Amino acid sequence: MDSNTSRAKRTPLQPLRSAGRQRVEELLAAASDLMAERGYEATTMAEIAARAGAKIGSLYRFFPNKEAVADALVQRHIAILEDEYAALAKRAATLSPEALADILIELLVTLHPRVKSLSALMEARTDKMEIRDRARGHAVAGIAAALRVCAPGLDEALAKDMAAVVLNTMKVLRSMLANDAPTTSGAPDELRRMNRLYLSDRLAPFRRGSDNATDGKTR
Amino acid sequence: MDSNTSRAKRTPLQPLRSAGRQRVEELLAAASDLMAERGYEATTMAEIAARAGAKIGSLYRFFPNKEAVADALVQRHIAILEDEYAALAKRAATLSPEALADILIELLVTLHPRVKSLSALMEARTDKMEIRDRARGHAVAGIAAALRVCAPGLDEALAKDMAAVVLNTMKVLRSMLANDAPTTSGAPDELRRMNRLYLSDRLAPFRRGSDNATDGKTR
DNA sequence: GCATTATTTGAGGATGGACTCAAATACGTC
DNA sequence: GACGTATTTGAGTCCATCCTCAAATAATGC
Repeated sequence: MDSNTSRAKRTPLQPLRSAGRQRVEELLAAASDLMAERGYEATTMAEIAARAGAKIGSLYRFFPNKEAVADALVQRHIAILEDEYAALAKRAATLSPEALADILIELLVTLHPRVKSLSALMEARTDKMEIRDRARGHAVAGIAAALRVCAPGLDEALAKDMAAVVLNTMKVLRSMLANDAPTTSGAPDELRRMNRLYLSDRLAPFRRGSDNATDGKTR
Repeated sequence: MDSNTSRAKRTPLQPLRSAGRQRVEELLAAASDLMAERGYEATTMAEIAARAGAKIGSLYRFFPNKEAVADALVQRHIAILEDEYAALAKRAATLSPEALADILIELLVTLHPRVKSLSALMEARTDKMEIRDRARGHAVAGIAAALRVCAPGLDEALAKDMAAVVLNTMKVLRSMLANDAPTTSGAPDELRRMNRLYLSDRLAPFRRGSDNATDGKTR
């Protein structure tokens, strides 16, 4: 009966049939949407179940408590983000700084919903922050690696600092595209411009054949 | 007895003596701190009273409900932010783009706690978003005005787009300085550098005496 | 000092939301 | 079709938190 670890609150109870696995997917999707919309605290377990088309009992079959739902979401989002950033460096080899800047921007735009949900989850507990920091470290490392592939000879510490800057620039674009701000419709393009300008200026000294560093039109 | 407006939930009951006014200050300060730390939902009315050195009854004497506390805080923060941005344009007349960039950055760093508290409050209700948007509009308008003072002839729409970019850049620095990220200690400086680079590049064509646009050391 | 009014207090009422569990139902396998 | 197990259900418990209110206390004006 108590063959499970006695340290867990209860049995985690993972799904064993396809119906259960699908239910878990629906529940997590509903929880992700709701928590991204309203935040962790404001989202109720009953709401999560309702949006997933289930009853609250089903929710508690697969997740011992509300925190476990948040944990599952965090883990899931982190894993996907790590994959994306790990894949980034491989694409960076043949790119100009300007093209790399644009690709980085595009990447975070597509990752937007997931990151937003993640930051909403962080509201919940401080002890999850270290997980977020770990993910951030992966992102920074991935971007820094891409920068150094693009510009060999770039100092590693500087690459990380620059990666942190670019990462946050991407976050900004994300929030610009999220809020519909009618007064600043040209702002996203300005941001891209700033990003290109910055990477172009900082990577120019380290590029191969740096005779024409000011012109970035490689294709 | 019901001489007050019949549309309000109850009588707002503003303080009439100095003791009451001070209590309101203490209560709002406590609420601001707690909600910035833990978020709106996670902050309880009892906690607010306790941190202010009061009992829950006193809190409810001056605020009919929790939402009213949030409203008061939002209003207060917005007013101060509007003042700061309105004062900005007056300082911008004699500055170089690079110096303006640095001053803008410094400004948002000092405004950090207030903005953080504000965004925590926004978690509460969607209908407060329009207030936030209004504040954002003031900020963008203030920065855009400063840019045009610094660079006459700059198109107004472009100035607003650039202002939005700079505003968000300031937000980024804010979050960089908040989280202690040991791996990227040089990132804030890199961000300042990007900001200077961007403003310098974009404002150069519009500056008076634009013969030495690349050098920004005005003093 | 006395009357009046503002402020404080804290025990409860009401509500909502996290979580339980025993019984019913659907599914998979033989 | 029968059996065992996974899944579903939803009424019910518990408790934290929002909020009330009548009585106590402190401040102010005369």
